Amino acid sequence: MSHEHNHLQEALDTLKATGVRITPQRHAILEFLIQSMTHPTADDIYKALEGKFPNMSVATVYNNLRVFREVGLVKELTYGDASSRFDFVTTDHYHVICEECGKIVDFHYPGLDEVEQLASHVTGFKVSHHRMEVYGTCPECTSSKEVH
Amino acid sequence: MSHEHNHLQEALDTLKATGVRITPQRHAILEFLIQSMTHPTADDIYKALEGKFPNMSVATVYNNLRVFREVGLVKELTYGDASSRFDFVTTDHYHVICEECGKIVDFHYPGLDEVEQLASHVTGFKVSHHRMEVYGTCPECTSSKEVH
DNA sequence: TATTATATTATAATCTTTACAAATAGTGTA
DNA sequence: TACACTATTTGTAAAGATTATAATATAATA
Ligand SMILES: [Mn+2]
Ligand SMILES: [Mn+2]
Ligand SMILES: [Zn+2]
Ligand SMILES: [Zn+2]
Repeated sequence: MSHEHNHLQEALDTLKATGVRITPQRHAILEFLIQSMTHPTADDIYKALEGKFPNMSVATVYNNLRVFREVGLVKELTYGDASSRFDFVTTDHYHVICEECGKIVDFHYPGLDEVEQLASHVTGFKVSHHRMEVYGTCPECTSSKEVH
Repeated sequence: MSHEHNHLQEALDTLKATGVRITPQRHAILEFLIQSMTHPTADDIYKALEGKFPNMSVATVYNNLRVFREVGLVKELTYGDASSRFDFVTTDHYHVICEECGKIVDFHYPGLDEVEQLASHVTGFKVSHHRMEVYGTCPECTSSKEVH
């Protein structure tokens, strides 16, 4: 039994336990998110599934991504002007983003409890979480810019 | 001579040095940004100045905020779906954001060189910078939720 | 299989931001 | 100060992402 299959089954169980109906569209969106390594946009997902679901509405993709986010199955990654990207939740991790090609790569780091504590101490906020991203140039874009 | 006046004069010098013309609209937008503690949106600025400039176009606000960003006078803070917020650049700092009322508060922290280095090491990226925000509930919102 | 609430679809609307072209106004120079 | 040159402003339209709405279809349960 593959990891992907496990993730999908657990996700479907979560939906069932939360009283969220399992539709073919939801099944397909989840399946696509789990196997995807690219942190796709809603439109990426819509386009990827239009072969299998020629009549699916783009609103269905947005609606279901919101449902998945609300039950904790996916995380929404928001950046300024461009569209949101979606990440199936497995383990906690941060992202490194290429400023040339837009690629988003996972990377793991122990967490930043110290920063949260200091922020709480100096501002009086009750801290719930933080976000952090590292920006730069990916190896592919770096080598394609070198002289040949 | 006040800090605000200093900041404004330096900003105007920067514009002059870069060949950017100083217009009444630009002067007013800068002045507003410097005295503002609230990290306003483009529309906040537009509304705040419509008394003084009844004919100013909202496009002028956006255009000038982009100019200011390009010459390094302001930073654009981008969050998911809502509109960008703008911060007059003084010293480097991070932000704590209240999830109840949306307030954005400055806070200083030494920086996260270690995280950047690890990210670079494990992903092969050439790292240029990072962003980080802490989320939580501000003291005002916390106390207004308590029983009386 | 019948029932019923939930989900999907198609489309319109909303919201932020940008594009465009014509009118206006800063800035350096005479 | 007046001129000329070009950047800037203005008004409006357009773009792009996301949400709202209402009619239709369907998943879940008995
Ligand atoms: Mn990820
Ligand atoms: Mn700030
Ligand atoms: Zn790249
Ligand atoms: Zn608050």
